[in-house]
Amino acid sequence: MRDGKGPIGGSLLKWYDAHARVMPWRVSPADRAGGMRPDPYRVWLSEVMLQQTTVAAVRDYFHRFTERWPDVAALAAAEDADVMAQWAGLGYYARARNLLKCARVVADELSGQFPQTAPELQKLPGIGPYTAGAIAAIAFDAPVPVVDGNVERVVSRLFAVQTPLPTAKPELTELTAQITPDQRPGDFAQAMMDLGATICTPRNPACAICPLIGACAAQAQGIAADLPRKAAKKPKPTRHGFAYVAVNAAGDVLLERRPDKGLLGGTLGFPGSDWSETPSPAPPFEADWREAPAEVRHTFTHFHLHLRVLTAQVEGNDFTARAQFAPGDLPTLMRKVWDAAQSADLPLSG
DNA sequence: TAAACGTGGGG
DNA sequence: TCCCCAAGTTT
Repeated sequence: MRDGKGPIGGSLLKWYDAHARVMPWRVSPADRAGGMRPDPYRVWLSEVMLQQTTVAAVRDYFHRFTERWPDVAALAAAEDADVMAQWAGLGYYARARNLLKCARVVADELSGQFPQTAPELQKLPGIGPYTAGAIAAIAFDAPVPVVDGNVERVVSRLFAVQTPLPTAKPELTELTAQITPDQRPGDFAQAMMDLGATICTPRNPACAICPLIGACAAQAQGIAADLPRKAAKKPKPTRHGFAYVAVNAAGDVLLERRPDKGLLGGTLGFPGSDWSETPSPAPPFEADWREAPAEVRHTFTHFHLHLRVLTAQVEGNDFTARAQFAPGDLPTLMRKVWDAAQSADLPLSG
């Protein structure tokens, strides 16, 4: 079962050889067979970017990062602010902070070489069980289970696992280990994820064209679309707050960097109030603040946010120069705040 | 262990 | 409009 010729591994790899999705960080099955090895740096970078993030969203970010920082030494030498600016808009900003920490450990303490085993990889910042397994399997041919959301879904269907997530996670990891072949474990992992992304989808799985239909217990029982079972979700509360966009006569902007901990940690943005049910206005200074006509609405993982945007033109000389300021360097919430300030009929000369 | 942590696209 | 969810990790 672990020789790559088991009913599941063999069928899946055959399917993958014909249908593997093309991605900038991936070496095709044919090139891989020809001896080409994926660059561990690119595998690591892509896997971190792909955490809870779609392939479509990652593509451009991956290109920009690898163009600017082609290897781990280059990234390790980057300024924090430059990395945060390049990451802006991709979300989960702890990933960017840990990415830089990890690059510096690898560059400064590991001679620029990534560890080759999952347990060693998992000691690095921002690398958990999934990413450690993915790097070990894809970059270093380690036959370890690689379990992401796709694989949880595929395996729960293959074996008709009724235990709800996340309780089922250990069980699914064990089942994945049982079907992971010693040959081409990296391709197997990527094949499982491709299958989950394109055929064994959350809704309306395309069982009729699935290469594993003959091995799928859930399909046999007619319950594929009902798996995996999941624990009920909590409702999202709505919080409110104020944001302040101050601009001087030259168009320079008042920005502040948030502390590394917590929501949007380490990112650049506009000063504001607390976010709560009844926030207190918190202008950074006295001014003729005028409110933008439309509220900014934004939804985070665990709450909705409504922000009232206030703008003022003031005499500020410690602001960020307008030429230095690009809205694209801000997280999406703050881009929305900037846009709301622009759309208002307000004294903004930027 | 459960909660915190972003964003954009699809149904 | 709203909910789901996407190659999870950290605390």
